[in-house]
Amino acid sequence: MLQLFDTATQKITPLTMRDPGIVGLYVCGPTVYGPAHVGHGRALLTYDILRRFLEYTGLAVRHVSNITDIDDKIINLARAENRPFLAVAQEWEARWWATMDKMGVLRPTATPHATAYVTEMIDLIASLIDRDFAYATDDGVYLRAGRVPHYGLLSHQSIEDRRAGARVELGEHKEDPIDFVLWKIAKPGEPTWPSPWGEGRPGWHTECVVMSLALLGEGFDLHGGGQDLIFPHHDNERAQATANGQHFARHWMHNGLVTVAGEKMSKSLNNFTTLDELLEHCDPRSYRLLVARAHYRSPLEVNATTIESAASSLARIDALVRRLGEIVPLAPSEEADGLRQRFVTAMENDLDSPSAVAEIFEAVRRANSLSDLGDLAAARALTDMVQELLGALGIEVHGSEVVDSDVADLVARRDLARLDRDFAASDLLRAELEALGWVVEDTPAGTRVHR
RNA sequence: GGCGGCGUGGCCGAGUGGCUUAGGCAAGGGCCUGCAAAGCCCUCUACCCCAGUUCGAUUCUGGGCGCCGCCUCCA
Repeated sequence: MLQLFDTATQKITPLTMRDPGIVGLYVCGPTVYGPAHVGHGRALLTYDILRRFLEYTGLAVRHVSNITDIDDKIINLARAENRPFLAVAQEWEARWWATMDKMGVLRPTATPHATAYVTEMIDLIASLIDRDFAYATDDGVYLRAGRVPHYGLLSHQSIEDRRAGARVELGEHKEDPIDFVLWKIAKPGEPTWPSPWGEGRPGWHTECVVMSLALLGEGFDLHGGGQDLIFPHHDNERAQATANGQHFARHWMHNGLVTVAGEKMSKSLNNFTTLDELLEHCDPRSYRLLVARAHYRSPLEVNATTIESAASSLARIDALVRRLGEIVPLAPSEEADGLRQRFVTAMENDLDSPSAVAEIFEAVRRANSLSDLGDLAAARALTDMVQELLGALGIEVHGSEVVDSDVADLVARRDLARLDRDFAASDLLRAELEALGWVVEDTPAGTRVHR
């Protein structure tokens, strides 16, 4: 059974399922007003790997991830571009999915939009007011955070400490600095929805409460996001559900952030690389491997060196499959079963993908070694398992590539030249192939080329 | 200041109270190859500092130094 570090208890505990065999997973999705960057990519890949692994072990995953399509940033951008906020949101959402497709990230099973749940959010806020956990002022509705049992459960910050550091924006009329906004009364020119407290729009945290409970139900299994969401976002989500007397997520996980030269990559620091930029010169599998090679809770250094390192190690796997992919597959071997067991054991230990990946590379070396010794059947069995396990991480291995007839012709001519031991001609043909961007490998089966 | 976390070899990055050569990348040597490529073998640079616990600590405890994240929008 999968054990995961729970942010609330700060302990590694079994991920128990409310409904046996089905994992209900809610991951906070993007506010759509700009390009997805490498930091988003890490989070998305982390949860994609989690989901694929759960499915690999035979579980069904209900994976809900929201799209925040109403927000100050979106409004500001829409104003700057002089178009409706929804046009901004829809454009960037489309780009978001296009990038995720390129990254090989599976679509969540549901992607609710905040604007589609405003009515439900108003109902929740009204209920919170009824329960005396929220109050309306002339600028909005606020949650009495100090009344919520265990407020700060996830950030492990006491209410007193939180109060000492809290800020109040100009124009906010709160009872207590730590209270947070549930409904914002609209300023002129802002998009609005009608509500009992005046025309306005929901605050940031409410949508995730409403949508996770609507789609996954009370006491759903797992709630995730980046570590930078622990406070205020997730503490404030939990506060609302708790104040409303509802069981919320039973387990919380948070992925570590991407760093650049040791500093957090973020929009506000403006040190980010977008995923689209990354993918211009990087195989999406390389970034996925880089992510999987680090533990999900650790910071991850992303730069040209670490990406190239991942790309090189990926090439090693592709080479193995080129070498053994054409041999007739055989029944699974004991050695391959052992590999799978070690892989699963590693992954079940708080998603220890670095150790799981290390097992895979150990098997790659072993398979090459077996192949060198001539035990092709054993090598092939291991190679098949390597491919299967990489598949569980979402990495598809590239074996032999299809070549066009011109290239095939050069390859055939080179084989003939080598058969005649005409090495001068053979080297010229290799140079021609290399000039076309192919890497040439001589094998017992003849010349083989790959990109 | 409060809270959370981290300091491992050239780089990335796991792990453990006493042989893990973790793994990957890079580097050097060898084998293989017509030459390459791929592969295999070998080598190298480690556990921030200081005390303590212990037969023994990189791993446990305490202190110090340094770093990162959150406390404000953020994956």
